[in-house]
Amino acid sequence: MSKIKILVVDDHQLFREGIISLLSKNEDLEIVGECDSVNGFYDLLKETEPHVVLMDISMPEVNGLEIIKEARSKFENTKFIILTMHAEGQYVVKAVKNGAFGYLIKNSDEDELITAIKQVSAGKKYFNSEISQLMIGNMALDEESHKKLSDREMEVLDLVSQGRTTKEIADQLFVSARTVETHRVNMMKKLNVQNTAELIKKAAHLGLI
Amino acid sequence: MSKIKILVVDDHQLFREGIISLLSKNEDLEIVGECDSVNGFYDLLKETEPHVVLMDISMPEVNGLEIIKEARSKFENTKFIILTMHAEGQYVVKAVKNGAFGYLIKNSDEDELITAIKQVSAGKKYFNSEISQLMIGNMALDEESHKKLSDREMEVLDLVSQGRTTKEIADQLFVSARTVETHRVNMMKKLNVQNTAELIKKAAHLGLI
DNA sequence: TTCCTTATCCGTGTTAATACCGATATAGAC
DNA sequence: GTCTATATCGGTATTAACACGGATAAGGAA
Repeated sequence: MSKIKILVVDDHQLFREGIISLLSKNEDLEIVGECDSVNGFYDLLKETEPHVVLMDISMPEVNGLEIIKEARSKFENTKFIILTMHAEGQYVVKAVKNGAFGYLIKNSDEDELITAIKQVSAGKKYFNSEISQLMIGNMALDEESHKKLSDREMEVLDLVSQGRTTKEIADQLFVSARTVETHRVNMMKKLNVQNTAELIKKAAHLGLI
Repeated sequence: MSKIKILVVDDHQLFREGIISLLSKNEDLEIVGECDSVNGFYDLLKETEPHVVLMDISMPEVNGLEIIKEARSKFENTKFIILTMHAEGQYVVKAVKNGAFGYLIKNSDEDELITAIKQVSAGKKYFNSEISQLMIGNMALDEESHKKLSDREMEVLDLVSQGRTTKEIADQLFVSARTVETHRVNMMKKLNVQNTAELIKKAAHLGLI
């Protein structure tokens, strides 16, 4: 059996180098590339055709979960494993929905990482019981929980979170204050909160701002 | 010259293992221990007497910066290097104040890490220009920047962030609505923000809620 | 003791946010 | 064609937030 080709995507160089150093010791694995963000990622994918991509979630400008959603349909022979410090159910749920084959916390050990890589490259999914539980805990909430905010709403949300008043935001966006109010009210409905304070808190916790 | 003895403290096992794998390739360095939090850290320190400790900042329950403050007076032959993903001036400032000899972002490369370790073990400080700039940018702000919130203020903050109105909070805490207002206003001053929306955002980002 | 800081508390106005009610136009899905 | 989601806009009334103005008690520092 030929080596499993791996591509590492993480914005922290030391983490990349560490992982590469770790995995290089294993004869069944081969690191074919690394990448610190979405820049050059698709070229690398096309060029190296890895079996497995280890992908961080939070990177500057981009979200690893979104990249997977985008990439997996175009590269059907490549499997994606999320490798992140975020142990939050919502991320696991989204990873599964977006087609990730595995989800590992950076607080895992070498053996588990290698096990995950081998299983995933063989076409099996790898979500250990801790991760599965996180996901289950969030599936119920997922139904009632927040719908997506529109682009315009995100724009307003961002300005609100910067402490701008409705009128300031209205002037900046060239709309009436009433429209800004409506956006804020609609966001509160979507996120199922009572007022702006709670809206900001929830948005912050969801990583929206 | 004997090897530089290194202790790695980070809550993410994969990161620890990666770093250890990286550094083990260098003949001048020797990993004498690793640790995922403050548990067992002092025993390890006493036992291994490392020349250099690589320390993460954000770990469960504890803050690496506080650990340094505590440990460096008791172990004068050990130097501490902060190794974190947080590229924020306030952390750098606190690291310096607490006696760290170096500050590296996880988004550094292997060469820089080894350079830093060697310099620090030789008694020199290592803060590259990027980190120094971050620190300088925050030295001025540091004075006025957020002071600690009192217990009562935290209590109010928490309720505000849950979407409670001033009156509800007042009733719950058995004080007048005006007092709750004052607490909120004082928090806004302390965190240097304009209104409640921004207060909640900043508090969320500071991990207060 | 005096000084200073901090946490706690309160009153009066003004301004902003929010709750109700409503509407039109557009685009995409079914 | 119908349904749904989105973005835009409006009135009126109530409530909350915010900007001023204060005070008192406790603790440490000079």
